[in-house]
Amino acid sequence: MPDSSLSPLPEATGPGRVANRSLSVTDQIRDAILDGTVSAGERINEVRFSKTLEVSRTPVRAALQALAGEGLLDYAPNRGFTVREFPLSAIVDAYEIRASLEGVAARFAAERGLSAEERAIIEESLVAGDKLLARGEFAEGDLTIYRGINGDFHDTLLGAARNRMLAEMIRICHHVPMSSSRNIVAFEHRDVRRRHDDHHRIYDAIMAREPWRAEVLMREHVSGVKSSLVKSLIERGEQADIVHGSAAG
Amino acid sequence: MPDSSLSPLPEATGPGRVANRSLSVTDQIRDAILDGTVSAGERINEVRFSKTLEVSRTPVRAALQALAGEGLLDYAPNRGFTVREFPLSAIVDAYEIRASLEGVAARFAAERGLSAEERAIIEESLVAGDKLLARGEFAEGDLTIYRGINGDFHDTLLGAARNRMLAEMIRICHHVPMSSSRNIVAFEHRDVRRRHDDHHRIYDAIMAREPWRAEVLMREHVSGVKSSLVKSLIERGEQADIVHGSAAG
DNA sequence: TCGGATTTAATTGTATTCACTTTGCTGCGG
DNA sequence: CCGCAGCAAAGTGAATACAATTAAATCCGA
Repeated sequence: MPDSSLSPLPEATGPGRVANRSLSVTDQIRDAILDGTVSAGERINEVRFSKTLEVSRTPVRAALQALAGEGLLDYAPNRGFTVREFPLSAIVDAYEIRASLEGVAARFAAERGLSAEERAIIEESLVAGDKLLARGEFAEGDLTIYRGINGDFHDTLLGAARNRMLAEMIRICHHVPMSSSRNIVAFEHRDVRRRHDDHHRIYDAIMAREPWRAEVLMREHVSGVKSSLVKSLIERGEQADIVHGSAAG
Repeated sequence: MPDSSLSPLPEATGPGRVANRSLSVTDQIRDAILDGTVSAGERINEVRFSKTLEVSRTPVRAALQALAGEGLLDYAPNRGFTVREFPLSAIVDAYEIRASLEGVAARFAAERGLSAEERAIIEESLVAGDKLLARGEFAEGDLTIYRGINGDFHDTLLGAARNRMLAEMIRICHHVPMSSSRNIVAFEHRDVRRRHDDHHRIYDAIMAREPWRAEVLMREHVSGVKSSLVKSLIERGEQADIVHGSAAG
């Protein structure tokens, strides 16, 4: 099967122009993995990809190595790269790890303090969320909007932690297939309301300069997302017995 | 200056034979970074490395990309790779992150349980540590031995967590320059005694299947190493004011 | 017909070459 | 003396060619 939906470069990509082919190819292959165009466990053929993307093997190999560094691919010498499989247990674990890491990030942010810009962005995200949730139910597309609001909140806080390693690790957690924020789609208004309230409390703790409280709250917050996911998966009847530990948190 | 102490391959490396040049080169460059042969902030010249290591640029580039994935190098398009700098604050933060991650690992281990082998290795590490510490003071080389014991304990527990992403992230924390276990060298007998007692308690919590207790204990344990490091750095008069937050933990 | 060794194709690893970008220098003009 | 334009050198990015390894298929021999 000749990888469908994997098109060549759309030429010089807009104003934020593309730096080089390797990076562009990296993004394309990553997307292909995350949206399932190439399936898990599959072995990646370098020449096939280079033909599909209309580049040589060199940038393809660079991209594959980068993606292996991100944990999306496995590498075996002389046998190339394979798409890593993420069983449900690994996905749930990724939430747990992210909860812990974002907790640390919240603590750091509370210790280090926020810039004026950061405060502005977060406060705007809180207001926007309140407004969106005020009606008591979602209209079409509201969840997509909230996803942006949610992203602003978390990204800004992460930036305020002022630690790159932490940011990169959390980013990796986000890139675990299924674990990304797009899954919020499945959630109820009540769940989102509750999580947005979490945001308020976390921000309060940070502004009050209470690092450990901020950490605990953030941790519980992210862990709550995990619980919601597990719950919704169970309700959908998927095999959830793979999940270790106490799913209820 | 033509990179000293960076020698070409010593040919087919023993029984665990080298898979390919890229991996070998990766190890060599990583070592060169960690032991300071190439200094922090320095920009890496691909052709120079390829000449020194007597390989083409191709495996060198592969190695550099891999090391960038590990967070040891920075990459900028069309400007190549530079050795990433780790200010003291980043090193201290790395301990904090590791404390959090290893805490999660301990919790997972307590939830999932240990195999017979794992129990054996850990119990042996505990006994060996007790024996080594019984005399009340260290002989020459004892600290090196204890470093091995310490490694066995942590590595085995990490394996018992049965999560690869977690393992990789903790490994990255260990590879932060200065943050590696080799720095234990500076510590007193009393500190090591205390930390070995931590190991006992952590193992107890895990065997008692008390996940959260295991997590808290492990976290405090690793955090204690950080505190010792910070303390010893302050005593040595190094500029420790870079450190954010409460160093005492 | 099955097992195994050998050969052949496919795929990855490495080297080399060429193209493009960046950077530093040189010289001209102000 | 300073600044800027253009040019030259160095370095990275990508493509192609070649080598080595692995996987598959074929061809025996029992």
